Amino acid sequence: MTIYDIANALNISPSTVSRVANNKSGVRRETRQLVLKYMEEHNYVPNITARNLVNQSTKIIGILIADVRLAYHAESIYHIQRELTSLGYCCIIFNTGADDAAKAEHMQILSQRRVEAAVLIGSTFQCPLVEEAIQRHLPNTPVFLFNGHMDLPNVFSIMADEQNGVTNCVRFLMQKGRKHPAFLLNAHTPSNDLKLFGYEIGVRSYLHSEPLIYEAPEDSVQGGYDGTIQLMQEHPETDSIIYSVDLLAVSGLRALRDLGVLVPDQVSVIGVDNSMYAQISVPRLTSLDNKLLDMSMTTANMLIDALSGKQTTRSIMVLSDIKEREST
Amino acid sequence: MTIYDIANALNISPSTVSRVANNKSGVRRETRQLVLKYMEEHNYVPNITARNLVNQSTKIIGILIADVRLAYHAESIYHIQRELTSLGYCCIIFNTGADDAAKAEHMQILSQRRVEAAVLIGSTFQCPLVEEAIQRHLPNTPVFLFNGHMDLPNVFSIMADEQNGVTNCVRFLMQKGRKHPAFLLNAHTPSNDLKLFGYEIGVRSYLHSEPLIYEAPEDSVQGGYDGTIQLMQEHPETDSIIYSVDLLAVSGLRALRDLGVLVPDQVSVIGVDNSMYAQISVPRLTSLDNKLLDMSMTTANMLIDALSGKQTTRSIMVLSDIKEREST
DNA sequence: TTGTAGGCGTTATCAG
DNA sequence: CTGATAACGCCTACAA
Repeated sequence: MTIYDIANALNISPSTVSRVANNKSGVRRETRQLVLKYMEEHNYVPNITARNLVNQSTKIIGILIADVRLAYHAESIYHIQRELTSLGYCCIIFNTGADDAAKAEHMQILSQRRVEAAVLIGSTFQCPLVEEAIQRHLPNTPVFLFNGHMDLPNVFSIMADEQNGVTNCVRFLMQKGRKHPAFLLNAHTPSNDLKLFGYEIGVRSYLHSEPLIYEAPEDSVQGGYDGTIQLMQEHPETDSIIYSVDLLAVSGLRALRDLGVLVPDQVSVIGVDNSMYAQISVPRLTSLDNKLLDMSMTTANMLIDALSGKQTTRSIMVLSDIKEREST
Repeated sequence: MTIYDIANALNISPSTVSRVANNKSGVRRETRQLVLKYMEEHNYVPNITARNLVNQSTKIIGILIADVRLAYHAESIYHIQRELTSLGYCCIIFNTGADDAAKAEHMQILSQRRVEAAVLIGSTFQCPLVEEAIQRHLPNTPVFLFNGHMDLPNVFSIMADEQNGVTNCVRFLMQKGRKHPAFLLNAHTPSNDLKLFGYEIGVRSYLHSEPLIYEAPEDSVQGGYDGTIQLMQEHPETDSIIYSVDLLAVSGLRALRDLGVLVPDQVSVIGVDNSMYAQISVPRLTSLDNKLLDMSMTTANMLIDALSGKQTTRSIMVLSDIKEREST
């Protein structure tokens, strides 16, 4: 069903049908009603592809993430998609996997689909390969980088203040009387490195002692457990642990429990993300809330402003705070 | 950059450029090399929109889910998207929310975008409003319904055998010597109703006793907790509980712990989904594995077969099994 | 092997 | 208010 079919059936011209379809003025009331009725009865919907071709717009936004299955990512997608859909856009979403090269290759797909903007969720997109691919394939498309920064004119940044956030966690622990906080992470993402740095600053400035950093195996569940066991065996003086993400911390809680260490009496535990995991763990987990919802909404708004030609800030940082629960 | 630009620059005709772009025969070796080189240097990518218009295909698949933030949904999306992208398709994904009318409205968006197939994830799409909308807006588009059934010629079903699965859970509990299993759910989705039915059958046929069913408040975390407390107070003889989903079960575990009830010594607990929550709970949760991965892969394959015109089964059921952990 | 012309379904610009 | 007509970028007969 095209505007031509309608035009023929009603003995009018395609242009008139088009005007009605686009709700434009310059059509007699009766004619409009007639067309509208026909459309309604025949479930006519304009072919967006054709419309886009002539309008030079696709109303498509590309979203790239390493893996939606991570709660962190799904949360962001949820808000961004809903906000954009309400404005007539639609989102094509790709799970790129962890590999940098694979991430970079997806830029070409986005370019081919003529997305009007791209959103890259996760700090791991901040890497040379991706930066290069953006310059190459999307030099004029606004790109929104979640939790990362790139020095390109078309790249916007939405950051969580995780570095300061973790520094604040150290202070928070100090105020609780803790003297030996350790930091445990399971991967060196730009985001985790910031947290790590924030931890080091906190330890040095608030406790005037040396940082104690452990790197656990990649797998969050097993890594959090094994890393914690090792940490406590080698450093029994540890009285608090900050984990780079909640899931790791939850596994850490199990390890401490198996070791007979009481949380929070003997050891305080803090995670990052303030995710569902933090709400259901035993004991419930104190977690650094990096304001995912705020970040997502902000991203959606910046994106819309950018698309409508408005000048917007190129870089925004959303402040995090500590959600205290039973583990501290 | 269009094929015309390239044609002009190279003093050849657009059709030749098109042939090269589509890797078709009938172009002299040197000409082809020349064009390829130019494309490479100028990062040319054909405009998919235009190509789609003439090809009458979009290579777009629409995916509808109530809420990606639910682990269950994200898992499915992950596999389906990856599989389809590897075949040159791209996925537009919409979070519809829980409301049936909102779900139905999305059919029009899909129709407008001319998706080549639609995937509806979650049994809640099995409702009259959605069925009607499919008939109206997508009468000729293959629609894949995850965990649900519709009697329409273009709707395919991929089901998890949750009913039998839960019946098997009851038998499993009986074999462990349990005599009073209860069932707790927090929403009446078609999927949950099947589980419920499976539970009733199990209790009647294996234990020859009366079912004990509790409906908890909607919110999974609070609902699982409150529902369990109430259940145990009103029926202290309960020696095992099957929860409609893992998250509910995890909250139930906390409630039992707070009540001083030992799991699994006094009460056995089983969840459904075999999700991450089951792996990290304390104690680790025995869960009915509904084979999400299998279902997703199967969906992707059926979808591809359907698109390529192959005849496929209209309805498939993936068998579930019990993943035993510490809670039973 | 290469080029020309028509069409995919819209929208927009002009005439009428 | 309405109707031709030319784009939009690409593909594909058909012609050369």
